[in-house]
Amino acid sequence: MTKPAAQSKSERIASLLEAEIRSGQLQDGSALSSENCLVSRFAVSRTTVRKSLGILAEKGLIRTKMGIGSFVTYAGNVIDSGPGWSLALSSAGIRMETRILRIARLGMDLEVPVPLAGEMLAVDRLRFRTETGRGMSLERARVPWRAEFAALLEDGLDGGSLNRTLAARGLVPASGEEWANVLPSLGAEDAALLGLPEATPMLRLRRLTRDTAGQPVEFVESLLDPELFGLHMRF
Amino acid sequence: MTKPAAQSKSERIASLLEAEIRSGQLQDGSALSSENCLVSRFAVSRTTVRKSLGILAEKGLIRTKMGIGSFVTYAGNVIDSGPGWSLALSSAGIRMETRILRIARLGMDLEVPVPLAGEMLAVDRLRFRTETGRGMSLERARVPWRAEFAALLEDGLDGGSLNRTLAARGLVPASGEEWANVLPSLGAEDAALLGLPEATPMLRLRRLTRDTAGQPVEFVESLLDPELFGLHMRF
DNA sequence: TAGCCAAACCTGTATGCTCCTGTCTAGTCT
DNA sequence: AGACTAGACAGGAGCATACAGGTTTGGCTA
Repeated sequence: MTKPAAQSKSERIASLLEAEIRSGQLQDGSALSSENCLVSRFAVSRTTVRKSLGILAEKGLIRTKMGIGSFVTYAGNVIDSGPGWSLALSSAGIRMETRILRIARLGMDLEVPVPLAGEMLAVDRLRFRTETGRGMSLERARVPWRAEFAALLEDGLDGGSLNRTLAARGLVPASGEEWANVLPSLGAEDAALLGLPEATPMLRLRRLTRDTAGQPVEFVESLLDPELFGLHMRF
Repeated sequence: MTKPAAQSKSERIASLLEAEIRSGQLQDGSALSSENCLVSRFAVSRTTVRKSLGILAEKGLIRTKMGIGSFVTYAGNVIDSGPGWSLALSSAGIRMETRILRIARLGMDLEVPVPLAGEMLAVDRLRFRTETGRGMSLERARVPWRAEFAALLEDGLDGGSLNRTLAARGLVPASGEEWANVLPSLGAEDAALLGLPEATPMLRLRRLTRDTAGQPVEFVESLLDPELFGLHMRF
């Protein structure tokens, strides 16, 4: 996790800011100082500061909005923080790992609240606690199939990240929809995968993102252990 | 050095107003406050308020008439909402009634994700289906006690609406936070109130609103039948 | 009492300013 | 050549202010 000394100034500043974020000094949703403030604080040029912020943004730690500023989107126990809600762990300090269950090409197999069919690139992921090995969440992502995806079936995702893989192919979400509800009872197969009792109620989160043309980019269904996850939003 | 802001002000105000519309606090056809009133309520410039109203107008939630004002043009089957999250009934056309269980003065009795204590005005409400009498949701609202609330304990709420009661006393929300999670099992008392099996998993929604000074205005905990309710948001 | 008008609201529109991010260019240092 | 600096310029967000035009209302007048 923590790196040895970074060589370049921009990397050093990035890891310094990252430390502040991860330590909780800068909480989720709070604003970073403006680029000009950081310029004077670190006594470097704005170019360097921007490079640092770029590094943090790519890691998903911050999000920057034109004309407003940069904002923390990670607070130690916040797993995923998009526009609107953020998915938060109920208790902090949980270490976890992610396992990719499969990358495959198949027809649409999930129930979606809006019309979405055809061939899909399917990526199923399991998130589990490092200590106990107990499953925390099950995520099934579906992306409308493209010929260029063929290589992924063997080579895997770019850097293990589906988002980066999609972004590298020009698939960037511009808008989207999201549904959250309670799945009263976990099915047998999923229960086995997660290592949870079969009848456990789960928090189900479904998100459909679209590109600027309104075409579907990605559909993700997440089944989340309700004891560990909650949704949070500020307004 | 600079002011913290989670997202752009205009978007934040728009989602707050959207929440009030979708929750039914502002019913179809009713007028919004004038732009100048909103300016002072949210402590922003009129430009920002107008941008927010523009967002709502584009969504078709309001329509504004020159020289008169803005009016709600939305009458959905959505019965409660968060900002962005709209809490939608799974099936439309359900007729329901609301019963006020109690209006009382008591110490803080609910678990809140943020510090909030002291004497409270408590309003507990039950929403149930007209046909079957089966409970749909249980809402517990808590407002920091004020001397002027004393009369409410006997006279009830202004027009049966807590929000109207609060607004009449200058308590208007300017920002807030919301949490959603799964309550794995309904307690015995609440189950009896709702007429549901004791072990039913419920969708729990908690919202804390604050005024412009950041002081808590209202905390509401809603327990919702997961078969009837889900969260939905667009971004 | 009927009619009219002005004041007081309201929305629509425009301008100038500040501070922010996005982008580009040219030069310096190692 | 790569990392960094120092500018300049655009465009977005927001604030403050002013002014034009629509709507309502109440008071004044005939």
